Amino acid sequence: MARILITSAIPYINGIKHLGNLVGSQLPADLYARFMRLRGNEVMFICATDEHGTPAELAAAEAGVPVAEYCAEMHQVQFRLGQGFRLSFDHFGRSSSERNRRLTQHFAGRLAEQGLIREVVEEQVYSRTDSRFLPDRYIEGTCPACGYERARGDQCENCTKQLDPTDLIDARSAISGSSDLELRETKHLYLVQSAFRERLEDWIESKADWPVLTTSIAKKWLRDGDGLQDRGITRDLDWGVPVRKGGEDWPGMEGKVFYVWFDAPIEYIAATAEWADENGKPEAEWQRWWRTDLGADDVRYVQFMGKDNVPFHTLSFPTTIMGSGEPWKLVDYIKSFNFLNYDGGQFSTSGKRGVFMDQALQILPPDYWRWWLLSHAPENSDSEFTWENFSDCVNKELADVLGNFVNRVVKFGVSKFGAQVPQGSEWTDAERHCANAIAELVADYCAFMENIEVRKASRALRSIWSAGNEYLQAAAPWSAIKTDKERAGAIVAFSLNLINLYGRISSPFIPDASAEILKAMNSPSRDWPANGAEELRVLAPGHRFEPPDVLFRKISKEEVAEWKEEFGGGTRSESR
RNA sequence: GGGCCUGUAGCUCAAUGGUUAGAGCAGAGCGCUCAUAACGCUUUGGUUGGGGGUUCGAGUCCCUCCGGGCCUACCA
Repeated sequence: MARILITSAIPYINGIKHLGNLVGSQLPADLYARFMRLRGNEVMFICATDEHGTPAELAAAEAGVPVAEYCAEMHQVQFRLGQGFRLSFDHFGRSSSERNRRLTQHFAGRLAEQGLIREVVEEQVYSRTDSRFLPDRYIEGTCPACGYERARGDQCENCTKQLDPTDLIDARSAISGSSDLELRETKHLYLVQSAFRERLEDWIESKADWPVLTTSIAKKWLRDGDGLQDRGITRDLDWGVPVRKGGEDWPGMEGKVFYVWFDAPIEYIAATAEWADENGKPEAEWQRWWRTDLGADDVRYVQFMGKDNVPFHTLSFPTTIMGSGEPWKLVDYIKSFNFLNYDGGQFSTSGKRGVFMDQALQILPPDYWRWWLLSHAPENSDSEFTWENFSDCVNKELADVLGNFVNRVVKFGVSKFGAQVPQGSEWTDAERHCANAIAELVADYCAFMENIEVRKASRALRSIWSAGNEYLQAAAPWSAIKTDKERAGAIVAFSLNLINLYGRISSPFIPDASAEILKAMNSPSRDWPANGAEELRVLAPGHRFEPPDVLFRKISKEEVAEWKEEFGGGTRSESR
């Protein structure tokens, strides 16, 4: 039994996430966590909300509530939606927790002791009207290059030219519109990542089995221009982890907080500590996942994230870990994803374009979404959601191939033999052939899941479901029943066992349907079927079951048309 | 501008440089009647974005052009 630590990139607090966000980290992480548990491994699956930063403050202001209150509410909303999608986190924490506050300050203190923090005095734009420093992209003005009037302080969206806020003509605050801006001096802490350039590069180079997407982004940052740059890890904000050097004040940094990207990954660790606190467990229980000197040396740590998160997880966070000089667990494998697009454009939070987690659950149960999203996970390139494709796949694969198989077997069996596994004659070549085919496919499925090849795993699983229909069609119990009731009984018994097997192996993708199947079958085991062909005899003659309802309903053409209209959104403007 | 990814059947996607480029869906034909008009079998679809090169052999490697996407360090 292995020990697997799994973290999903933590979703930002600022609103409900869309399906693209979901499939980029939380959902595949859940798939992997469920599979690893099913295989009998000890799993710690951690996620949280990422609560600090300017957008959180602005969203709270817009909602007219204090930011702490806003975050507490949104955390609950995201927590419930996660439950709605059956995300099986061991703990869903908050980056604003006391645990994270202390741990973030601890890491900063350690890094300072190791000489890996330097102080930099720089000039930043301050808005007197808003009484706050403005991040570059919260400053708007006219682009000096192309004349576009709504260029941002970091880049002009129209001509893509990179800008400095001072380049803008008629610069103004994107928050209030005020042009009462000035440059003010402010001091910030920088993480000296440059000192780790070589060590990081050797580390990345050693990860030949990582997705190209992960390593290519990391290498780009390591080698681009003058190489890896130091990164500012503090901000002039109210909402965040106050800058402290471990337990002590940090002279000159009063009133400042750590940058969200410094404290967010630390929350992976802190959330595990929150898990221990919440469950009344001692420190050692979470430390054995994270401290290689306290038991974590045999842990395999796997991270899931969208490609936009890769630089922070391959460079900044490892620098924090390595630079602390303490034996914290470093990630072993980083699975990264491209983006999911929506019907020819991008999902857009601001443009209300696409399907969001709450809306998705309002129209269909979670298994439908999980199946489609995971079987179309953007592993090699951006992928695209269309309602036609979604309904075709759900109808064909879930309702027809799996759901209808269960239904046809159960209906036939119950009408001829009652709600129990019939007594039948011995297996014939048909059963042996099917059992062999299934065994091979299950091995494929297992290998794909081990390697986190999500789409390929979904195809293998689909093939396993399909094998049941092939068998049933060839065995034709509806013919056998006319001449040889024992033979028909054997076919039904074998088919019921197939259903039971499906229930046991499908739960990582479709946990609800799996649970329904196992409940209906009165399944004696929910474990991974490890005993080969014998697993297709575990429901013995006389074993009683309760015919399940139809597992998956079909999506109608009318619904597709309606939803397409409803979720189309007005524009194709971008935004995450 | 620079870098990375990507382009394969109508659609979604596979193919350690190695037989005749394969699956699923959609389409066509046949079969079946237990089932949610479901299932099974057979089958039509390809100048692998264009052009050039390396090689005994290229979807795969190199060059070039075209299209799509992402990143580019103060959104997270």
